[in-house]
Amino acid sequence: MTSAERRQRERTEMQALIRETAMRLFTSEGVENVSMRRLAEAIEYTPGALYSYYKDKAELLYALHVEGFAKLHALQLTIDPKSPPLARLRRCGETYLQFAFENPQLYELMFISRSIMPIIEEQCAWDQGLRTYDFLRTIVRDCMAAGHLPNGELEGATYAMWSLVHGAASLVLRGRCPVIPEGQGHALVRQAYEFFMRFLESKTTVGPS
Amino acid sequence: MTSAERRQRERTEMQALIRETAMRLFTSEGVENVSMRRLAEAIEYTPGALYSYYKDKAELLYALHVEGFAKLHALQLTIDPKSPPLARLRRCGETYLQFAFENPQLYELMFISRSIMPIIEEQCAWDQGLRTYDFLRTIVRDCMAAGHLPNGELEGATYAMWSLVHGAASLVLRGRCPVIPEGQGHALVRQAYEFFMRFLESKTTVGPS
DNA sequence: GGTCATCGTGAACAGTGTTTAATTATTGAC
DNA sequence: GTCAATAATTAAACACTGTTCACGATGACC
Repeated sequence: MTSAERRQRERTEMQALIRETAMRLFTSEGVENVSMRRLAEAIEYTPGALYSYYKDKAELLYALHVEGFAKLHALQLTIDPKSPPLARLRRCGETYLQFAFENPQLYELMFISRSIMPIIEEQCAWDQGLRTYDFLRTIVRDCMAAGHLPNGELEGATYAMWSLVHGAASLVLRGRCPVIPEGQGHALVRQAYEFFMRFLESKTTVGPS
Repeated sequence: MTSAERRQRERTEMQALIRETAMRLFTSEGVENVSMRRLAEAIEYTPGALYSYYKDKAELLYALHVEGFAKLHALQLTIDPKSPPLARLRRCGETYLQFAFENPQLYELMFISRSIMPIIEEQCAWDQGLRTYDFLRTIVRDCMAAGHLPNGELEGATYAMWSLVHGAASLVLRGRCPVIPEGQGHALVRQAYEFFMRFLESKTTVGPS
């Protein structure tokens, strides 16, 4: 059995090498500029070899997508669960934006790219995404309970919060910031988020359901 | 000269035919499933012929992008400029979302796709986008003046507003709605936007700069 | 040593955007 | 009407893309 084990180990190691190399190429040359051929060349193999480790390019991207969500969730877990709800909400958005700007290629895969969607729909593999989304929802619920947000429509409120940060990040990542000089998009995003959070913090709603 | 004029007219007519056919194919088969070959086949020409009317695929897409912004701006102009600022802000977001959902392929071109960015950066052709953005900014400014939003940081506030609706729309268009069954994303977006606007409408800030 | 499965290769297929030489069609002048 | 110039269109190619598959090599087990 020791030999079969080694083969298995080498397989997963090879998969890891492929993922790491792909991620490295993505960050240095952009997601859409990395082909299977270039990736194969980078690990000094033939393109065909890749397909015995990942059935698809989509499946490889999906694997990175999963790693990305793990990374994002780890970032979420740095938020002190004992801090006040509104402070947690603020930090939650901040970590999200931080993740987006530090890992733009990964962010693209996770929230913008359409290439991995077939796989997600096929095997209903939303677990990764749902976990981070649930994290946000819980915070929003706590904010409602604490009277910082009007009660009711928890799902809508959570989605609004997500929309705000995703919209802000993705517009910058896709270069849709006509107002801002160039590469100054981050500052505008921070300013927008700050504006929104300060508005929230300055109000306190005590509305019933 | 009458002949040269006719030639010119036929040229622009051909360009229009190309754009219309492209738009039709996009809406029926999705942006990324339409190649220059298929487009050429649809207008019963050879692929190469397209390149004497548009130098690039990017330039063709950019032409559609311009048309899209004209359409969006026309929609903005249906908003009554004499209605209260907050009502205008509400309508502004609603028309934006309406546009996104009624023209998903066009929306993709205008706010998500990266293929047209080279052209925009090259000739600094932000006029179209800036006009619709200025429209929003003016409304936000009026809302600040009327005390519905805290004063100061006009740019950040405008961008936050845009981020909210763009984020909400693009997450649905890219299929990132794990919570929602399928094709029900519009309802979630409407719910989120409604939540946000109601929160805004229930508060009135009278803060100084 | 012989058998067998796994792994990697190289070549191919179908598709993409794009260019270019050659061909066709159309125009304007005589 | 004929002929030269000009414009429009084509066919073929180039360099890519993701992907598949028969073949050969390599190592593991008996």
